[in-house]
Amino acid sequence: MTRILVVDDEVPFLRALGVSLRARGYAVELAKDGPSALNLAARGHLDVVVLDLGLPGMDGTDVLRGLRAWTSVPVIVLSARHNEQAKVDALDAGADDYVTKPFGMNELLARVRAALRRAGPAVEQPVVTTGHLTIDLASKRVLADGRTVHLTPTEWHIVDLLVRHQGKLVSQAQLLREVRGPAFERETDYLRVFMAQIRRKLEPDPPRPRYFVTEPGMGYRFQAGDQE
Amino acid sequence: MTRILVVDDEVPFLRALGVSLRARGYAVELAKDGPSALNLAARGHLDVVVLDLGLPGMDGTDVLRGLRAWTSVPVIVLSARHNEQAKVDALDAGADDYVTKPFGMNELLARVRAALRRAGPAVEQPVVTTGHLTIDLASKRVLADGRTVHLTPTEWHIVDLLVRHQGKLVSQAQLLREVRGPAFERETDYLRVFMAQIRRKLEPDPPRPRYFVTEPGMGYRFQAGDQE
DNA sequence: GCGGTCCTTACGGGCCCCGAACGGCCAGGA
DNA sequence: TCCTGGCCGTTCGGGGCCCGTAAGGACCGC
Repeated sequence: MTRILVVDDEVPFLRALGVSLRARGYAVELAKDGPSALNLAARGHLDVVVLDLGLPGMDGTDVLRGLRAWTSVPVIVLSARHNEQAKVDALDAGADDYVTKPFGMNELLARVRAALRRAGPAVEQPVVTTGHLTIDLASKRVLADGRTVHLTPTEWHIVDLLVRHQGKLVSQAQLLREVRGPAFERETDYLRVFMAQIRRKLEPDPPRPRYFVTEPGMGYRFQAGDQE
Repeated sequence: MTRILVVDDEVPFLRALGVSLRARGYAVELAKDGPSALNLAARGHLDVVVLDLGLPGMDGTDVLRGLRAWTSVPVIVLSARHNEQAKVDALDAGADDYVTKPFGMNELLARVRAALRRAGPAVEQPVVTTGHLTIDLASKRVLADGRTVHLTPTEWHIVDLLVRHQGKLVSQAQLLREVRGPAFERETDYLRVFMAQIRRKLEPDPPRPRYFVTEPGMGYRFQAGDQE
């Protein structure tokens, strides 16, 4: 499910956006100030953020910077200011798009679709197969020795990340950041439990992992090839 | 060099854009109709396309579709039409951004920067190969004589540093500072142990190092291939 | 209230870091 | 020639960190 975070201090407007987006089948989180927006973002994976710049208290650009410190999630900035310099500042601070109020709901939805489209097929490698495993990233299905295996959302999230970076080493910090949020980078206990669970489900010989290997002190790696 | 294609039928406007972009250090191609735009795009790699929708003859959205048939290069659409449906159509046809005329040059430049930033900074050469060694900095993986070699975090840290500065001398102080912290710059005993370990794992003839050479009293150096 | 999922905690074991000690090489001096 | 001191390479062992695993509690859906 595609998750979208909407940040705006005008509650009616916020609710209207939430309704429109949910009607399109997105999972929507709402926040009406900066700190709670960052909190929600830290809580788990997001696919798009829609961010109003005119927030009371914490400025919208500060929220943007707070996000950019650890994630590259697409951010669409909303603002009543038509001032060119404001646009330049927001875009250079890491915004992906800048829409001036008032705007049409259809335009915003189209820009959300554009942001999702860009992020999605960036790494287009829907199916990965090894001797024992078949992992279909698009349809979120995994076969081990021909039998379909059920993965919980968190397990899938980790597998997805590792498989997308196949061959490369992914640090525990990065995995934790993506799966649980930046506040949990150090909680490596958490990861070990899930890696064990994943291996129990997917590895032919869980105590001696062949595909989901760990590099002590550094991170984890998914290797598809059969090379030693 | 970053290459940008600008497509517009109003020649003065086209020239003005070209000048501004070139002044920023981009390599700019100009086209004033659809067919020549597609031709130029097919001719070689582009990093961004700036596309006016109001072209005579071939419509701008057709150019967009022509591009999207084979490339995912970022496209920023320009248009005099404020009509919302036009924006939605262009974005859904694959545009990455939609800017209505008139617009400020600085805004366009900021949107170009945003598009380039999204596409990802051109990843530099992360793989170094010599006669016996293959060192993949991105994957954190090392092959010696075709076999993958396991490096501990500290060993990898040192190898990474030396390979990134390949050919250049890296002082013991710098290595120690990076690996253990600034308080340990003098503890050269420490380094010798790790260099020995690294050579034992990676050098074809550890007592006579070929790649990880020491410069007595100064530091260490990684030299790829072509020794002597 | 029940199954599934998430998260925490505890424990045993293996490996990594790191200090220390020793030997080799070289240059300089008595 | 022998000694000495500086710098380097190598080996070894202990302490501590990191990892895998199991068990159980918390939370949320149906």
